Amino acid sequence: MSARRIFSSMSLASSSQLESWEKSVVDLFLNAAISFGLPKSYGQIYGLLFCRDQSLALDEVMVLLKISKGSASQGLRALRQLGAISSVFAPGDRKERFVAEIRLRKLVGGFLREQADPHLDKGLARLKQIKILLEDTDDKDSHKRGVLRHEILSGWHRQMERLLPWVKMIVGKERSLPLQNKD
Amino acid sequence: MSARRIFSSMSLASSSQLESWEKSVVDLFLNAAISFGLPKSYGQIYGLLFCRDQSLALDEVMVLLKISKGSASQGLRALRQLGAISSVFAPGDRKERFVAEIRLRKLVGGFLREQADPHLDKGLARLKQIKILLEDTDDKDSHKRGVLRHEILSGWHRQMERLLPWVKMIVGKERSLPLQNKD
DNA sequence: CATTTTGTTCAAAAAAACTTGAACAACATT
DNA sequence: AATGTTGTTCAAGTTTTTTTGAACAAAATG
Repeated sequence: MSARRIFSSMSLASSSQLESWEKSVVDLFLNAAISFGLPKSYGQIYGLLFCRDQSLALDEVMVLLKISKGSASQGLRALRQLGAISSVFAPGDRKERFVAEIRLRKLVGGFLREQADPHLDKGLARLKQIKILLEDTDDKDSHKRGVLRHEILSGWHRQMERLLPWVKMIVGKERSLPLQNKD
Repeated sequence: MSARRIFSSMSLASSSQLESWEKSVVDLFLNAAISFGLPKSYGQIYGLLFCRDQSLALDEVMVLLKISKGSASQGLRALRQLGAISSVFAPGDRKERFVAEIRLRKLVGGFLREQADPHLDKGLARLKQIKILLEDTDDKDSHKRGVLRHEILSGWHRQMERLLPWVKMIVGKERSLPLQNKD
């Protein structure tokens, strides 16, 4: 049973309209994207793929969500970079097709890897910079104050580094979900 | 070199200039604010208070950071709402003065309470809406697909709710830090 | 090759977010 | 009451981010 992408029973799978519940899911992810500091379109694209059993290509995403080619292209690339979607190559088709990653552990892991980890690294660099500036601080009280602040920040940094593995671990404990993909 | 400051003996606490290390800390928090999805000015204000032993009033924050009265007012209010700063009333002074909360547990707790919890609540409402829309979905395949997606999202929601208490708990395990705030 | 298909890039337009500052409210002081 | 101080509000201005769409590149097709 391979890609029978024929209009199976006139389902809306290939129509250019979203089901009402799909619109609602897309909107949910749109809002989620905003609250994660990502562009709305990323959320919409992920939400659409999340709804579908079948993979979708760039032009289908474009039409279904009524967004521009540029947005679709950039969004799909960024989402793949985050590990939130993956591309799949249908044999004999030149289009690249995409499916959503639905394992929460993978989603969270990718997000932390791409967003949190870089920030922690930058933070470490900034701490070093502060330490250097403190060496040029002549005023005794100011210097003491600065050293204390540097210590506090270093402690916070360690705490956050300690936290991340736990987050990945706790979120990873998924109960066996009724798996998708042609049940 | 050229490190010797002309006004080295004059405590800069009440000067209208930040020490170079303080500028760096303020900048660190500016960037942190951005990566948490908060306005830059919030980060600057918190960073400034974080640096100081003495409490500061709105007009001092304004002058030291060179930001407008409006920004300072809104920023201080939002930060207090987040539990990131608290106000302190000097006896016989009409100005409200502020100090930074430096316990990471409190900071994270406040952020989660004000940002994460509301999102989880909204998410639950959206899930209900999706469920309602699914009842109006006649197409058999689409309905089945939608029900599965609803179940997955519900699972994610539960996972996130499970995670939050752990985050607060793990971050709470701070070593005793040498703190002050003589005010 | 010329053409079609597929996807990327990026400058300009649009949208969203943030900041400013003047008007205003609340309240203490003279 | 009139004045001075402190802080809030919000419309308008500024900055930043996101989206668009046309030009471009790459690769398959005829």
